[in-house]
Amino acid sequence: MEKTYNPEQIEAKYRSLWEDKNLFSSDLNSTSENAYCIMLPPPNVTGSLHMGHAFQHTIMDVLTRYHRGKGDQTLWQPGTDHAGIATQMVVERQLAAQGITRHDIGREKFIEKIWDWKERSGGTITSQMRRLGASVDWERERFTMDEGLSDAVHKVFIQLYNEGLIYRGKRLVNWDPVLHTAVSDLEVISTEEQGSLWHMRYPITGTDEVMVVATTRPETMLGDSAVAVHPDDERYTHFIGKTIDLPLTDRKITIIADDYVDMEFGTGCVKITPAHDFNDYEMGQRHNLDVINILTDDAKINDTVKSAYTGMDRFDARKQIVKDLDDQGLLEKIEPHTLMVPRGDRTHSVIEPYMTDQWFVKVAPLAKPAIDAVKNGDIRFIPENWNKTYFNWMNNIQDWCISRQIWWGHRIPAWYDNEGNIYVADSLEEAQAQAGEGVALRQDEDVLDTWFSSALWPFSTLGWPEQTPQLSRFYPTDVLVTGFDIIFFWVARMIMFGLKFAGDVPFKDIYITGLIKDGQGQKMSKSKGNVLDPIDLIDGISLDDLLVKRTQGMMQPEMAKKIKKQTQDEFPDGIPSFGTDALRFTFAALASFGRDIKFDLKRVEGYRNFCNKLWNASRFVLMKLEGDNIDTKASLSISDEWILSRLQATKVNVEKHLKDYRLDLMSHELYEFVWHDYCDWYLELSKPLLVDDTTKAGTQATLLKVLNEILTLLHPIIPFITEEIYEQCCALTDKDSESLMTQAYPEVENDLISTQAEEEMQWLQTFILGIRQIRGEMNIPPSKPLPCFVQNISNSDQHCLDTHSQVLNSLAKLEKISQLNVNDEAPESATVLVGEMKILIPLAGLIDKGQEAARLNKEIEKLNKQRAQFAGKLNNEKFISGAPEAVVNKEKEKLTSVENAIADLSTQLEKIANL
RNA sequence: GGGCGAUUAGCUCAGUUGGGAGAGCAAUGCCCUUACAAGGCAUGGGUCACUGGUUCAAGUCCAGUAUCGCCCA
Repeated sequence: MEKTYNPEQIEAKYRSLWEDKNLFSSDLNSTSENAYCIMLPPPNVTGSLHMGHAFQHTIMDVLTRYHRGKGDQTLWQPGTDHAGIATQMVVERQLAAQGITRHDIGREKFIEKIWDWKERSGGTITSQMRRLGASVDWERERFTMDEGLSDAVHKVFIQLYNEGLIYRGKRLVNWDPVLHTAVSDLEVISTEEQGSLWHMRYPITGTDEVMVVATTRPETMLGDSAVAVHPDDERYTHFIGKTIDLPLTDRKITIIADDYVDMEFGTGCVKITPAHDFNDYEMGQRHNLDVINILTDDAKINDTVKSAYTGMDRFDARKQIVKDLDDQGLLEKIEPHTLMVPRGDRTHSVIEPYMTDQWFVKVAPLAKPAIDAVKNGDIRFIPENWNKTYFNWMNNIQDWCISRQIWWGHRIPAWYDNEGNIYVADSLEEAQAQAGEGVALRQDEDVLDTWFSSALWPFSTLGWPEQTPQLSRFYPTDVLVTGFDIIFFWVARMIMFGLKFAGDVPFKDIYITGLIKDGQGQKMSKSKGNVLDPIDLIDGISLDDLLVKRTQGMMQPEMAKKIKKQTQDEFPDGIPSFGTDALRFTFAALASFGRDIKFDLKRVEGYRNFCNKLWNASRFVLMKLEGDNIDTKASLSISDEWILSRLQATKVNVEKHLKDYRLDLMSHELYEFVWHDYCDWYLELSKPLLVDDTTKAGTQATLLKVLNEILTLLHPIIPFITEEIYEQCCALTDKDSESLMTQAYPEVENDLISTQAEEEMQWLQTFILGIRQIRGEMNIPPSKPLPCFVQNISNSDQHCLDTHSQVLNSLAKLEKISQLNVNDEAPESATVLVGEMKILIPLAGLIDKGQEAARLNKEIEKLNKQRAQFAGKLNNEKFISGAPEAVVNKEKEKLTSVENAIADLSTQLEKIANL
């Protein structure tokens, strides 16, 4: 083996090898009884993977590789999403750079351009996934606009339409005036912003009186249909039913009463604009008010209202209207006011409630079974508390606006004739058949919300509506791994559509991962300039390159300076390369529940070191085995039995943690076992055992067996390094195996669990740790051999001494162990205890008396604290009577053993003091 | 306003049926011991946010408070 661990080389080798050998294929072990399937949440096709993706992909890959190792027929389904609005925006921006719009080139040409862009940039994600070692079945890769998936979209749309669950109607929707499209509630982000509250005087017809209405959007007054007051508001009861001369227009509007009005807010009078506010719209319905649309598609004032404002932008109009009102003495006052401003999640432009014809899914009937599926446990959220969020939303779910006035996406399969009749069909031919020969038809211009096709992902990728073998084999899938941010967008809709169309839940478990944040706990975002590219952690990146990466193509170039400084402070030397395995191990180790993750580079470094440790330990093992035949039947030493016993415990825990999706505990368990049990103890124990002919063969066999199982156990987390070491092991033993990936995951061997061995090792470790402690505290170099006496020896101590003297001498670097009888006079010594047995290291020339006395005092003090604790409990009458007998007895035992130790050490202290 | 989560060592975090406070990193001391200095050995460091309750026993269960964060309206 190479002397140093070089992740770059290893990873490059297996990336292609695994795929060439077709090892990720879901057909490989199709004789298996069990199937296991994970659907990759399809990332935006033209995007790139961020840390959150890498994190989730690692989790999915660990689960996938584990189940593959278990022999299940395993499918991890990859693919990408066409991401309608996001992708269209990217290409529109490219056109804008050339000074043209999509309208200049037309629909067909524009879509062609997007396909081009998809072909060019769509490889980014897949190549990133390959770098991460994601073992998806690439042969089954899908794209949401693939033919098969589009067929599924049509079929679902048509059926829902025929069942009355999809309808078209003129409704108030969230309108993005920059994109010129409707968006769903979920795509609108409302944030608090500083604005103003304008108080306007509305004159009451035929009187000198006015009503003062307060609004945050004065320009909407052009579309007012009424002024509302609370029916119980005595200030205004006498106005109800009268009319107002709406300023700046020639309209009269009525004064109405409605419970909805908040008497406390503003003046208690509210202007009602049904066409431009969701609440006003509802009130308008209740009172039969006119719905007066005053805006154009790009949020300019239209010509519905004859006024000087026609053609003005909404915000210019606002200024002008305020000025004009003021000029007419109709502006009472302007107050500063914080309000919630709705903005589009893509464009960040202010969203307008806007009356348009749109397509909707009637969700209530679909939501019911979806709620039940979680309620009755067919679907489990992990961690569980997310089901509250889910129920909360599902119980208040609104109809889903699915039409988008953009070009990139699944075109709505509906046609219109000149009378406005709608024909929903799979194709123009079918629509024509419905409409009859000779009727002129035109297809709906709109496309579907991206999430409509994503919602079908779990079954459309498996071939639905065809009843494919894959569909029956892999549906319902096992677990969905995703972030909380798309529970509503995606998860809920998959459940609804899965139940409706595939006849079962789409997945049994939903593992909601935490969010990866930067080292300061800030959300990673391009605008903050704190994003990390997972590939940069794998390959490393210089400070200069990182600075360029973080500041180029920014929406707000003024942030560049701050980002530069921040980056320089955080990564003064750039980022070193850690390799994929280290990064994956880090993600696994951070995957606990219920909290966001502050990503700490130091952790990656630590796990890189772990990989290095594994590498070197393997090198040691292979060196010690080279040239010998491995006798797997050789008799085993206690050390061998011990490590094998510990290995079984490790396997039990790994399985348990994996079943619970606790990858953090799983990786911790393995880290602990490999580093501390296998490397720190067993490898050290093996050194003396390997030079003894009676123990050599058993030790060699055990070294190899445990290493091999370690590799298999770790493989799901760190596939590259384990595969490489495995290959080296196979070469050594002339074993023929194509890949660690196809090796069976090791089962727990109950007959190898040995409490006897664990107890003896406990004794051995206490002995060695005691000597090390004396060395450490007395600054005796580990290379200096020490004489050693033991006294007060029980039968079992004697047995251990007889068996393990060689190992003891080696690991504790002892010159010789001499036994003393109880009455023998011991030399002046430093002392530690192994149970009742005393270990004495003579002071002569090595150890300072005062230092040893201080050390003993410290030990005794520690023990005294414990004694006080135990005695306190046992002196408590209530404890004796209330606690279970076993607990009381355990407490008693602990007290006795502590008291004995104190007595022994005190005697020793006295002796030393008297010298 | 409603809901959820967090608060444990200097830092990042484990601690799942309530029963002697843990890890990694950082710090300190000693060691270039033939697998590994990306290492070994040892050491120090915590009123488990606060207040009350249940219990023989609370980091863990219950109620409330504070601070921070997220989601929904």
